[in-house]
Amino acid sequence: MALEHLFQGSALNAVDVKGRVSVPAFLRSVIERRGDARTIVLASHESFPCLSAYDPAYAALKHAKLERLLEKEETNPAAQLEYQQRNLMAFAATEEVPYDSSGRIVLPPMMRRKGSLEELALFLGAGETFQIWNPAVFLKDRNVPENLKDIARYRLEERGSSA
Amino acid sequence: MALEHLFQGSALNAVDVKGRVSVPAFLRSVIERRGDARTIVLASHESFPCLSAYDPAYAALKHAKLERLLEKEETNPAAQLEYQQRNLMAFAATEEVPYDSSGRIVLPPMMRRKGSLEELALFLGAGETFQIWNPAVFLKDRNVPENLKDIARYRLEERGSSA
DNA sequence: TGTAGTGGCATGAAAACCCATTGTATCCCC
DNA sequence: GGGGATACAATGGGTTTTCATGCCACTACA
Repeated sequence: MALEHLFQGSALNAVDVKGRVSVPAFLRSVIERRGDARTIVLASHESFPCLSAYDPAYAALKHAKLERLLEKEETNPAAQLEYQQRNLMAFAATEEVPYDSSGRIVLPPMMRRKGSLEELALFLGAGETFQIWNPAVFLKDRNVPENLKDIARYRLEERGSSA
Repeated sequence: MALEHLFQGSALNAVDVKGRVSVPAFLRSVIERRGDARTIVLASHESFPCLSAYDPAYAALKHAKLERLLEKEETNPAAQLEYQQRNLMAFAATEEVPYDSSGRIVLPPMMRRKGSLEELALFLGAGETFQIWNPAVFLKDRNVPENLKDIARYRLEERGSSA
């Protein structure tokens, strides 16, 4: 693995009535340095009630990794089944969306629901991927450490809102 | 780990009205010898009320180390959660900022607040990373040894201020 | 013909960039 | 050893570019 360009930093952007959001420029620049795509892949996160997002090149990498794991356990039926499940998760349960010239994506309704996204979207860099949260959900979540919540509080305050 | 080039030395620089600070040249030279980036990563320090700073290559190293730990414990859900939290701390709670041709960065407002930075910034080499302090906070902190405070006193005196 | 989804354009704010000045340390020549 | 001259570091200010986002126009399908 070990990608050269990593997602980091945070931002809070508005979701408009049509479900469009600007993907922060500093995240887009990582996507474009990793490959030459202008699309992002959305998935619901494995551990948190939010969306996980990454570039198509990373999706391919993830797939290759899964395949290698499978080959090692070729004779084990349980591993076969698990592979099939994970493979479906990685591809069927994701959506690839392009962003336009001004860096905006349209959140697909299913993803918008999965991430409980309303009118604000909190973007968090997470190294190989990044996350998209509803800031209110983020603040309530028991598994999110307090000093991380400070980020959300700061971003909300900066925006003049206190929701 | 074991990086070849280490951050050392100290300096006291001004923060201007726009929140800009010159990163001391001797620290920049370490960054550029470690990789070819002209950016630094800022984070709030784990133990001290100051900022921790390092180069992107070091961030990548830190990430790789975390990943290796995770792979050993892939089946353990508690370990998964802890990994997710640490990963977010390492990437969402940090900001990468470029420095311009004259070696200046702009302190992002969130970091400026986290580090309680006002109009003076004390840079301290710390080996693999370096720290950025508000000198007044540094002098007041009970966990900072007296002979270290002498550095800050000297730098302040050198500058003609006594704040 | 109304409505919903998409793409492009315009705006205001903020960030990145560039140039100029000051101060300091270093070097060289006298 | 003294006195410039030079190079580099730090800082101040102004200008251009980019970003996020609201707005409008177009297409498609009902």
